[in-house]
Amino acid sequence: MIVETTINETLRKNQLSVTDSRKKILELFLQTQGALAHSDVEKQTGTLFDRVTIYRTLQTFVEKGIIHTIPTADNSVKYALCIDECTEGHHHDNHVHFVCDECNTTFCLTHVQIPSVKLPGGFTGKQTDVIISGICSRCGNQ
Amino acid sequence: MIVETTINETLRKNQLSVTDSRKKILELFLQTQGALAHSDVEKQTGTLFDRVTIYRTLQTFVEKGIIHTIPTADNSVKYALCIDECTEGHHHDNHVHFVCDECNTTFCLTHVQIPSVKLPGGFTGKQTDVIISGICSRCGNQ
DNA sequence: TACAGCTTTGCAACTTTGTTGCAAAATAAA
DNA sequence: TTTATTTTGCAACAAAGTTGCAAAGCTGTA
Repeated sequence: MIVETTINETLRKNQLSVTDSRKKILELFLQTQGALAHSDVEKQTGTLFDRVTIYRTLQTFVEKGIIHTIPTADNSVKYALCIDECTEGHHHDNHVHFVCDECNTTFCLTHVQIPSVKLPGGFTGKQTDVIISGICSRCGNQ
Repeated sequence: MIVETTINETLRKNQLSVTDSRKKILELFLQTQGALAHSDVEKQTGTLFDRVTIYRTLQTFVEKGIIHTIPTADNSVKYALCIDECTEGHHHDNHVHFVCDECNTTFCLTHVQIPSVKLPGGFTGKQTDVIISGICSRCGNQ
C-alpha cells in the first residue's frame, strides 16, 4: 500500500488540486511496474470516473512531468511514471523502454544508458527514444 | 516517374493480385521520401479508394513485409517502405527513424548503425527501434 | 479470348478512441 | 464559512479503425 501522503505531496508540489481521480490514478501508476494505456486506467478504475476525466488527468500529469508518453509500434499510447528524479528540469528527453513480447508489459528502463547515434549530414537530433522488445525478467525466469 | 513494371513485379513477388489500389499506394510510398500515415495516403489518393481498402492494403503490405510500422510518441501510426533489400528474411528487426520537429516528416534511416543497449539482468532483447526527433537536413539548411 | 474460381473492393453499420463546451460539484484560499 | 477558482461529468461530436457481405475484379487454364 502506498502512503497517501506521498501522493498528496506529489500533487501539491505540482500545483494540482488534490482530487479523487488524481489520487487514484497516481496511485495506480505507483502500484504498477509497467506502463499503462488509457484503456488500462479505464479498466482498473471501473466506473469510478468519467472517460473524459481520465483523459484530462493523464494529459495534466504529462504536462506536469509526472508521467510521460511512450512510443509504440501499434497505435496505442502508453504512459509511465518517471521513477528517477530525473524530473529536475522536467525534461524527459531520453528514454529506453522495454516491451515484453510475452506478457506485453512495458518497462521504463531508467538506469540504462542511451546510446548515441551518428546521424547523416544535416540532421540534428534532440530527443532519442529507444524501444526494445523481447522477453522480460519475469517471463524469462520461469 | 516510377516504372510501372517495378510496382507490378513487387506485388507479384509477394503473391498479391495486381489491383489499382495496391499499385497506386505502392507508387505513393516509392515517390515519398518520408513515412506516411493512413490519413496521408487517404488525402493523397482522394476519393479514388474506400477508406477500408486503404486500411486493408496497408495491412497487407505490412504482412508481406513491403512496408513496416514506425513507433511514434503521439498516437499516430506511420508506415514506411523498407528501402534496402534487408527484406531477405522479411525481418525488419532494427530501425532508426528520424522525425523532424519542423516539417513533421519521418525518415527511415537505413544506413545508420543501431547501437547495442545493455539490458538489466533477465531481460532479453529481440528488436530495437530508435526514434530520434530534431531538425532534418532540409529544414536545417534554410 | 472466355470462363471458372479465387481474391479484392466498396458499402453499411458498428466499435473504439479522443475532443470540446458548459453547468454542477469539489477544492483552495481568505 | 464564504467566495473564487479548479475540476468533474454529461452530452454531443469527430476521428480512427473493424467486420460481414455482395458485387466487381483478377488469375490461371482451356
